[in-house]
Amino acid sequence: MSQTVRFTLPDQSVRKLPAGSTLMDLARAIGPGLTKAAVAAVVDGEVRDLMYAPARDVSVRILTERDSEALPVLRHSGAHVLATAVRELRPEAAIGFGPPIEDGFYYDFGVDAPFTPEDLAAFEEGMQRVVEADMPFERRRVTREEARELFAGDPLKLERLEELGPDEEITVYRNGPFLDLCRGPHVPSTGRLKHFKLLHGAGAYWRGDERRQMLQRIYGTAFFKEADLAAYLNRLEEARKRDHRVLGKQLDLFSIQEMIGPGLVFWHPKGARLKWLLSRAVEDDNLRSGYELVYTPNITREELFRVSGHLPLYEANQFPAMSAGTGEDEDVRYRVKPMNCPMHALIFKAQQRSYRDLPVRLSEVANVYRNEKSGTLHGLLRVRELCMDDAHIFCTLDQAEDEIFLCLDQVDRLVRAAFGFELDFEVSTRPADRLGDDATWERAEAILMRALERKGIAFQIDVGGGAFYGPKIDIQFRDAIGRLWQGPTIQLDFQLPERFELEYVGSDNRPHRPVMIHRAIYGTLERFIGTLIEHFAGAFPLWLAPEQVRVLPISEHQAESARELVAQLEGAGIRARLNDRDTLSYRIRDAELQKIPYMAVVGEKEATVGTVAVRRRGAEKKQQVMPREEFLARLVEEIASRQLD
RNA sequence: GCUCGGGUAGCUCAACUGGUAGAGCACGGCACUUGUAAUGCCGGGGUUAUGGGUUCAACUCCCAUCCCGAGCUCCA
Repeated sequence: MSQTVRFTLPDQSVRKLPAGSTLMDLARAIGPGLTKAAVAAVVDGEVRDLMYAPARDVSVRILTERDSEALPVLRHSGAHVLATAVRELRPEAAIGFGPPIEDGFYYDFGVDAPFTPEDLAAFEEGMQRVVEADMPFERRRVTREEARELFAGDPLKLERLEELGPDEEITVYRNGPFLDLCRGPHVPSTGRLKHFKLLHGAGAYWRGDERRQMLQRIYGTAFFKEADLAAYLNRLEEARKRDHRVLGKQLDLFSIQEMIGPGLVFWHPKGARLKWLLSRAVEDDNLRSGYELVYTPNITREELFRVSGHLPLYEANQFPAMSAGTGEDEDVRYRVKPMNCPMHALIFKAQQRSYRDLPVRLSEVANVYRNEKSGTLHGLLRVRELCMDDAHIFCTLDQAEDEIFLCLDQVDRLVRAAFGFELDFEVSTRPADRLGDDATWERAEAILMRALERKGIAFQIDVGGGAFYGPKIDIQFRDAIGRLWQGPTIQLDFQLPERFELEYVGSDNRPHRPVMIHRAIYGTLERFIGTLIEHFAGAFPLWLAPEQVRVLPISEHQAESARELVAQLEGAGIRARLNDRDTLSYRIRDAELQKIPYMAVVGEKEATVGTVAVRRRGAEKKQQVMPREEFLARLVEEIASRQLD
């Protein structure tokens, strides 16, 4: 065994230290500044804590606060600090998992009663004490037997322990009184946790399994810098202000009413205008892109879903069947449709198709109904009556790549360019349980990836995340304040053409089976509008604004002139309204609160010479007086260009 | 669906350990005729989510149901 270990640093320089040296020793050898700043280290590609002593030569990159890999380490330690504080105040609490997550960390506890906000405040103070005590994190490798003894009082940990494979290294971490079964890594000591906050508590199933016991989860977050924590809390506050449920009420866009039931949306005039404009935008684009429009029934004999295979597989998400009543066979049951694909398949099947007809592209902006679990419903983001901008493309496998390429184009036009969303792409490949042979899957997955590559789009791969009937592209978009939302999907489907026995006649005069592409650009209008409300914080771009111009006469003397302006605007297809009540200040405040893009003020001066004082949303007192014709021309141009603010 | 917390006027919220509901905004009327984010006065509006129970008395306590919220699970 060698007497030294060689550490290769990022600049390729090599440090030799005695065998058994830890990464902290390495940091010390490099310099006191780094010793202080070091949080953890990447050793041969793996994040390790500084107590780690490599047994052989390694390459090392020491992580400081500035490295993105360091934050999860800090947060993971934050979870342990939380558990330390909880155990101090509630020694009987069982401990579950406590990992870092995207914006912070959580820890799950098994206790008799849920935590109150006062409990959380007490835990936060307790954490402060643990931080001040600056307890070192000690890592220790143990045998399975030892671990069983150490966690004899922690049934949840024992369960986890038994799942570890025979070859897996079992490690425990101790800080002060708190011991946890944990893989690590951790920061050197609890004192590193300076800027943290507990956010809220909630129930969570043990192992995420709804049949298991409910634990009490506490969410918190931690940052290296005070300013980062403040910025994060600020962002949460900003997100709250943008809540589409609150804005939906304030801007009178939609309502969900108890008498009608949860998850069912009333579109008030202004919200309906949004929905109509978006439907039209996608329908216009579809027609220009070689799609046909179709309309299909909202209810159907449930036989359709037996053929499609949705029954009984999808039954939990469907509304129960109903019978048509008198005069019809009681056994013939009807269902509202939870998706359009089988309907479109039947239109394809309604006539003989030639290879010359392909691809057949059928689109429909249609309501579908899904019996979502009540607890999952959420404003416009999760509803039971959904309006999908759905389309199905029937084509040969050879044509699929081009078709998907065109779908990506549409997404680019209608989502990225139109609203300024950044898009993230992911390809989900064959799952374990699947239909069709490997060669076809191979080809299908390659088709999706090639289409993305051809468009120059970078993407992630979700191995095994595809549907049983085919692989798919999932698109997420990032909104104005950096949140990710599930957006469009493009799916290849071998299954439905099979089940409906879809065929076209090939050039060889023989029947062939087409493939189907499912795609939705906005996904559902409900969810998309919900995200738009939050993305724009209710201040929609001019082309989409339900009310584009509010016309404000200064006094009654200009009412006539103002009415003429409204008529002039409406004549040019602009959505304008007059408000001649109360004081001007009051009306300006109202228009500002309603986030109307333009205010057109008509006073005595403007009325006499036929001009208008134009005030842009958010521009405060900066107004521009211009001839009415010019105002109109500007509006028309801005709408046509669909520019964003 | 599960855990916990809620439900008071159109909206946002008050009402001590049970004593019989109040404000602002909004709405209606009147006055004011307004030059860039709230003019003043007056008025109408509630079987306190629904149904049961305890009590002399229930917004308040108990039970059930419905709905909402934070999460979990699931998902467009």
